[in-house]
Amino acid sequence: MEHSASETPPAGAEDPAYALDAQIGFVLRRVTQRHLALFSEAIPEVTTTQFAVLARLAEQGPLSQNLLGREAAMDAATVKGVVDRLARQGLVETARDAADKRLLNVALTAAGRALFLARRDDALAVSARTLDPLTQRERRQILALLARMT
Amino acid sequence: MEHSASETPPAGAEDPAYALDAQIGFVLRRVTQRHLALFSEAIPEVTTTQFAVLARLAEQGPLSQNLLGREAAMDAATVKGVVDRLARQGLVETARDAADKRLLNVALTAAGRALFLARRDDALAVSARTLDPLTQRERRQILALLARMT
DNA sequence: CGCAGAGTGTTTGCACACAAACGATAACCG
DNA sequence: CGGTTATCGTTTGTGTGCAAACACTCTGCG
Repeated sequence: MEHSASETPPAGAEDPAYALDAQIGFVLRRVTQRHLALFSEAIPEVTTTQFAVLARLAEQGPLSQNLLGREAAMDAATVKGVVDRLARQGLVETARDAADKRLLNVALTAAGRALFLARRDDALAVSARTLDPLTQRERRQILALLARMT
Repeated sequence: MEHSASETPPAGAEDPAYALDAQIGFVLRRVTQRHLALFSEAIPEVTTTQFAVLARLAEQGPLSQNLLGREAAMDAATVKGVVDRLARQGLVETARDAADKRLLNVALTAAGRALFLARRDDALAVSARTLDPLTQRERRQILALLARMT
């Protein structure tokens, strides 16, 4: 009972046959919006991207800016901006590498490490709240499915 | 058996206990990055957000800029920028509402409608390619799960 | 009627995100 | 050794995204 003329778009409209709300990109954008809102409410000091950089540095120790970008899934121009803003807040510091003068090493400061450790559990709670509408089983499912889509 | 020293982070590093790659926000960002890349490769004329606006206007007919923003999940400032850029390309046109002078009505132009119809199938193909790593069943699953997370 | 409050659009400021072009440095290779 | 190529960081330009402040218009209520 669906074949074609089933939707009857409201006056002046066209085209069914493209369900925006069912497109993966649109849904991803909306879920991301909700997640960013939850994060900035819980952790106002830094953004999600900035926290990702802090996490990578805490996990792996000092990294060159370029490598840090790859580890945190940001291109060179983006990671530069993120590092600049974190440095302005005194959370990371940068220094030219002695051996390879192209490299700019980025490291956590004491304040950066302290903020990360103080906020780590809150960040985990934000992840949990983002997944709140789902059951435990569904949470594992969606993380596994998304991980395969990269 | 987990208590503390289990991960042995590489030299100079700290803190296990926060797996960035398993955080929903980080994974969402990476999946979104891949989707945006696929989209801009397939449809260079407009961005995903711009296409979403075209789709909503095609679906629902002319809308006030503010309502259009709500329908396309963009706040007032964002949708203004998107509409401005689409208008500059001649894909939409705007006009003050006669009855309510607060409203700025936004409508597809002939060129905008033509572009949308010409690219609709390509946009659907991009959605499919984004979901490529998943089986048909998994595609339905992830769309359903994401839809519940808004 | 008249005014308070709500809705709409605009602007500014900040923060990603990517493409492209550039200069400096390092690595490779004949 | 010396030149080509690759890597790294920087800058610029464009396009989302959101918050906050503002002006204008409309609605509702006394």
